[in-house]
Amino acid sequence: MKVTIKDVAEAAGVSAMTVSTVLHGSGSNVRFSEETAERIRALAKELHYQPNYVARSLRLKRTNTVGVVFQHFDRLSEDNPYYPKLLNGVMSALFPESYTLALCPSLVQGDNPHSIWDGRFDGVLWARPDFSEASLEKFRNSTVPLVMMHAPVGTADGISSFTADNVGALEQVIRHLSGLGHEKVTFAVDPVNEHTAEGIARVDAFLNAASEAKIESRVWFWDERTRTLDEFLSRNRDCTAIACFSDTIAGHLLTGCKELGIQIPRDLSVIGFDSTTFCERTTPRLTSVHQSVEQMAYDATKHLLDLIKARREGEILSLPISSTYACSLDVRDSTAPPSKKKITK
Amino acid sequence: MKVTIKDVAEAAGVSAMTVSTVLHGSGSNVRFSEETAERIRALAKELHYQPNYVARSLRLKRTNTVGVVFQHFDRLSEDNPYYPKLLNGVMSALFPESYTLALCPSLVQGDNPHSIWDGRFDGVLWARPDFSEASLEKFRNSTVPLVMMHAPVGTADGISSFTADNVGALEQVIRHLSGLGHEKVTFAVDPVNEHTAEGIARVDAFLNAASEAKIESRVWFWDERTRTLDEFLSRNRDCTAIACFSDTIAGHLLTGCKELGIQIPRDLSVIGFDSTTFCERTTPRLTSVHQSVEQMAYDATKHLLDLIKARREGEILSLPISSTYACSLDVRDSTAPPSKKKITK
DNA sequence: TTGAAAGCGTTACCAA
DNA sequence: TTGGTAACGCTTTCAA
Repeated sequence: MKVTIKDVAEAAGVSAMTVSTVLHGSGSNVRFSEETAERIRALAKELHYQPNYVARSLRLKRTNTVGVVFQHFDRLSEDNPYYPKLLNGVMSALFPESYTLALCPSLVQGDNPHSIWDGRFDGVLWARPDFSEASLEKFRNSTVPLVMMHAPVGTADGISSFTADNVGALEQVIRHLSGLGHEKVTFAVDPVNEHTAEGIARVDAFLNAASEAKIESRVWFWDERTRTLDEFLSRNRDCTAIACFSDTIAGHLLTGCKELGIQIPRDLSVIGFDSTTFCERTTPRLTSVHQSVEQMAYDATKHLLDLIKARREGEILSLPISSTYACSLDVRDSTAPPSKKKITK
Repeated sequence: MKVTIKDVAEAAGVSAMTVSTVLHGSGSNVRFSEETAERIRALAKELHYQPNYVARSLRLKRTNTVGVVFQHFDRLSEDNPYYPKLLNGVMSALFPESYTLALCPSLVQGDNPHSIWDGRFDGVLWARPDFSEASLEKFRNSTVPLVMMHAPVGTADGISSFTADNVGALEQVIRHLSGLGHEKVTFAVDPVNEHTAEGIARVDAFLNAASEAKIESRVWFWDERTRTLDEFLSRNRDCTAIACFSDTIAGHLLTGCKELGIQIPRDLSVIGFDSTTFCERTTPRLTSVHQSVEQMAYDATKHLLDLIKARREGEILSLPISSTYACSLDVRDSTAPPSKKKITK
């Protein structure tokens, strides 16, 4: 950040260009005598020459940096391994390729996705499910490669996306509950995901699966702040099982039930979504849908890198891929046959 | 990334410089007629002009980006809220100031800290405790502002650091154990932290505090891979309590003991370090030392921003500060009087 | 109130 | 085998 290529050139008695090609020259067919090359390398080391990353980025039109956008990025949940998993997936794709990962506020605050393609990222991984059709339109016209996560098939045409198989997942949930004998079941979704594409997809999938299985179902728009658990339960005494959009919601439910003296799974079955180590430590252990967040994040990032490379070589990959990841249901201790059944029998 | 300031200038029939000052001009005492200004602004919006971040960074010699270096950054623990907490602290300091957070592999791989000051970061937060005197020397001569975490007083002179009060913390641990009647206690440290400044500080603090309290103490170099728990215990039957460098280690201990049929806290008392939500969910709930990771990270980042501002204004803050954060012991269910005592009584 | 030109540190192209 | 020169997109200084 102090000694430039020029200084090295002067010290070596050659031109700046000579130094540049000696130190970084790769594609160049130009060669120098080993003698000058060695002299320059020695001098560079001696003077502690450090290439200016920003100048290179400007010149090369590439920053070797990928921007990642989370949902609700202002605060990472401390309980939920979702974020560490996501980041682990991204990092393990990025770091071996010497890419830097950037978390940027202005990508999140406000709706100005312009800053995404202001040249500072070679590509962007959009892991917020709260996209709108308007923002998608901007993305599609974006000059910077973009890959999405949590965009169910049909919600982000023209953009590559990596998403869990929500339909399959919730079919398994219903099958499990139905198999246990539940006849009135509920899907709980939080105020944010209630409006996201993935939230809507899961709600629909749940309702459809229930209807196919001929069991009664409804949706509960859960809100942590307005703690309506007891109210909900008193209005829905016949509901014997609740499946949740996330482990986090399910966790809150467990806590709430404990406070109300409701025993799980005896009085109520609860199912989460994500099935992380979190589920192993709740009391009771939480039955939950497993989705491979880390794998999804890794694949999405790898694909992003492919897009970046393709763009660089002139060919614009015109075929966006839309990958759907199979989920599995990890049955633990928070689900059981409904108590009335037991008693009636 | 496509339409430049030049395009806007041409379209407006003015010079590039006019566009620049109208759109970003702040310090400039130059003013333009409201008419041209308005025309330019309108045109910029119409053409979807997006200032090139990299070009600005080069010119202004500032990137508005801070690099963060973790320990073992290749993989975030999914269990331990330490990383989310750290990141939350950093982000809440950075984002309101419109700074971007970057996680960069080359800062971690290899020992080439050069890349840290290659101009791409305005400042660096070094949260890896595994610094060496050699690396410190490089840091001190660094042209880029740097702040450290986990550098106990005396280990990183000349560099601002933010660290837990390990001495006070382990005094409390010893006081607690001693008060319960323990007479032979152990401190467990993992292979990594065994060599870090903070690891050494905690070991020393533990041994000193024990010696002051006149109880016997030793150190156990715990290694997850060589699962020596039973071996350790069989060789140290008289040890009735183990304090750990981290909650993670303590967690592994709980698991190991369960496998061996050792009941906690009846047969053995266990204490962790960090006291995150993790401790609430173990069985039994884990007694642990609380340190304000998020607060430390927030303060460290804030301080880093101060350093950056100062440097920018020419004054180099020559007084590094070394902040030590008080810890508290959160007593939960994994500590109890030693069983022999109970029986003997 | 405005423009021209220099420069930030690189790399790429063309000549020698 | 080497060097000059232009350009990346922006800001700042100086001059008009």
